[in-house]
Amino acid sequence: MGYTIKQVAEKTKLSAHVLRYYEKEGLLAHVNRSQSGIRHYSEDDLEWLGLICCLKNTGMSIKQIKAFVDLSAQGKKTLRQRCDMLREHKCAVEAQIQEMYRHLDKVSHKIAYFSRQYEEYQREEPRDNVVPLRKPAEQ
Amino acid sequence: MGYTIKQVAEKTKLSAHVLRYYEKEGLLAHVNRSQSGIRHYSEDDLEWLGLICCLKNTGMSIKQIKAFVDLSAQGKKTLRQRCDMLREHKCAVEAQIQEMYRHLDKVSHKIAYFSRQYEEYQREEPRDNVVPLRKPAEQ
DNA sequence: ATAAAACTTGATGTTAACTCTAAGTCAACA
DNA sequence: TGTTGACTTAGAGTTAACATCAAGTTTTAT
Repeated sequence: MGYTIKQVAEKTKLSAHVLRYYEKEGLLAHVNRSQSGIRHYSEDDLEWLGLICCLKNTGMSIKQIKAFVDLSAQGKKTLRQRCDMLREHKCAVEAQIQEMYRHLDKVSHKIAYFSRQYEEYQREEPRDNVVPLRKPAEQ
Repeated sequence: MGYTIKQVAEKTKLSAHVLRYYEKEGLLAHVNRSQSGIRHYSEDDLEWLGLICCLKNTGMSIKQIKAFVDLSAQGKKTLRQRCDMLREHKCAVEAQIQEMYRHLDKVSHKIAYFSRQYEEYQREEPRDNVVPLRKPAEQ
């Protein structure tokens, strides 16, 4: 029973390479093997991968995820620590999103600026398109 | 006149290393030099660096920024293309933010789950904290 | 005038997170 | 039964974006 690495790759959108890599890095412990050494992932493994992807997708580094995994391996006594870790991570992600908005705002301003430039240019001389090379400072 | 690399580093929050690196990579052309070869950044250069930082901060790769810079060097005839590029980038960033929210949502669920686990654990046996090692699958 | 601080270059080193290769073993089907 | 395709490993290679180093030159301050 269980899923092959290929099936898990499809489900998780990770490549088989990456699945092995994560396992080697200790993000995923004790994946069952057939007597010939072939991996058979359990539902629990899939659940666990779900959490890993979740953390990875929000920008947590492999190293930090490893730290989280190591805490988990120590059992329930680290539940508090793990909660704290996740909450802290959530705050970081929220802050990141807020910063993204600020940067995005700047991009919007730049777009407006370039749009005005473009329209002006079009009104100017719709045919005479070739302009001598200049340093990129017409910002 | 103009700013030294150190002053620009302070203003832009980039290191002097990075400023040279960006110049070498072609993100910033024709920085003026003293007769002895020392860089003197102009206001235009600073403006231009502002745009570069803006793109970088929203996750555009150096390579893509380079493409943008190369277009700029070709003059006004590429204004349209540059506008399109920025708009496309803006969309990408917005999409990225939306995805972040979705992932964040998952993190929140995980936090709720772990919090419940933790409270249960606390009610259970507040003294008996040591639990045998288990595979990290109590998720 | 001289010592310290800042600048220069080219080249090599680092880190994260994969990604690929080689060389072999195993499983499924015609 | 053979051959194709999936799986295994260890280890090397890749990419982006810097960071560091060495060795020299220039500027600034005392």
